[in-house]
Amino acid sequence: MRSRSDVLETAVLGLLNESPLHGYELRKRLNLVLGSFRALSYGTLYPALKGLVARGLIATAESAPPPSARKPKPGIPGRTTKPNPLGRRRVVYELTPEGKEYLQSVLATAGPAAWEDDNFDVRFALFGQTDAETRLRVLEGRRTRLTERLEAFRESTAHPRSRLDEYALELRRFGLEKVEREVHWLDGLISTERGRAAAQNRSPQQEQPKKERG
Amino acid sequence: MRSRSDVLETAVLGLLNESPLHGYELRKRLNLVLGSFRALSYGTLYPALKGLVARGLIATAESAPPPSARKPKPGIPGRTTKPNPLGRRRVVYELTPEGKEYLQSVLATAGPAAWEDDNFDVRFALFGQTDAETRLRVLEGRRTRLTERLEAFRESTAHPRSRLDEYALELRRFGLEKVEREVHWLDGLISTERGRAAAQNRSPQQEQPKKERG
DNA sequence: GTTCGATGTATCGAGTCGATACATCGAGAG
DNA sequence: CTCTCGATGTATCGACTCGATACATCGAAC
Repeated sequence: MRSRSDVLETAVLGLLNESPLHGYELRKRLNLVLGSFRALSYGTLYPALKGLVARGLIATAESAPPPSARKPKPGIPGRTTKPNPLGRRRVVYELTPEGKEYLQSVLATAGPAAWEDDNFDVRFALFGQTDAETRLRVLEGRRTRLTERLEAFRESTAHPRSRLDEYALELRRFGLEKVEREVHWLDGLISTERGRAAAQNRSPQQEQPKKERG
Repeated sequence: MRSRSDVLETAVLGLLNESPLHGYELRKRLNLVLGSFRALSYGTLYPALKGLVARGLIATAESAPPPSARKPKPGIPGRTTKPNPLGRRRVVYELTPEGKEYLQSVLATAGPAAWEDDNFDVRFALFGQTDAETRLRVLEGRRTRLTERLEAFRESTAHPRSRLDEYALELRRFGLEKVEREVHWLDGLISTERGRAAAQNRSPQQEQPKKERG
């Protein structure tokens, strides 16, 4: 029943589904793609990888020396051939068939676990591996969640239990604006997705990704 | 050397400086004012309060029955006067002189500890207790920090080490937009603060808080 | 009258972070 | 040529935080 850890698992699985990776590279991509500048630490990543291995969703494929290595380094007899027996140590992870299956089942579900704050970013980043209907339902779920929040927010502002000073109020206002902005962003995405679905229904052939105006 | 905990300490001290509070109420206000809808848990709050007490920055002033109690409840002899010996148990915290002094010293510093992500919100919410010059320097520091981030961000987009798919890119774009939006927000605040400072220099009398346009 | 929800204090297990340790490699400085 | 430095790479530790939960009292509804 790990709730937050689920997000990380999904993210790892999603990245490994694109290509096998080792921990260091995995962390870099995780930080690049998700939580735009959040720093995921190894103290989080490695235990998560262990867990996934233990559950049989990913497997390790030891070593393979670094890509830019492999220089023949001609016959110096000293310590050239064996400075270490395995090149630079590397542990490459890849999805097992069970992992692929599990990932597909996760990506096919559209529920609260898909549109809560942290989860949403990960799920959205993996939309490329998600089918159109699920994409739409996740986007709509997220939108509903945010408007509920907006509602509660405005209500608590209407009935202030404790007066806030000028700056605290401004901070609150800016926070509200951020959420409104995300709702607007979602509106654009939803209408784009609907457009795609409609186009695909009319003529079920490959659609080139439509660009929405910024 | 607690780094994140410092934020919470400052927030607690700042709130208690306005009025003594008990834990439950403290948590509600913390969640209302700071991290717009973040949920600070008791598992965080109570240890922090303990620590502050241990360091002599706040003190407990036990009990005082709930505000809406105190109804005389005329002469029923039974259990009226003493249903429980201490009303509903409450632990009220208030700043000690040392705490006030410490808070002032914290609020007077404008350094990275003031404008990093989490810290900034707290410091901004306490701007009402911060002098004008420090306010300005914190805002400017925050702005510099964000533009640096923007820079690194754009650079990593210009030299993509790994190609991102359509959705991951859109997520990144939206993240970038959020940061740009905050920079713009800061620009407005900075110019407002400068205006106040200038007005105060010209005629050093009380200025009514100028309203910037939404 | 008793059940329910708000108020209130407090702790626990699981998960996360930031720092750090350790090791290899490439490249630049002296 | 050697030496150091920074990037790459795996891994763990302690301190901290969260979400859930336990426990208790009060007001009000039924």
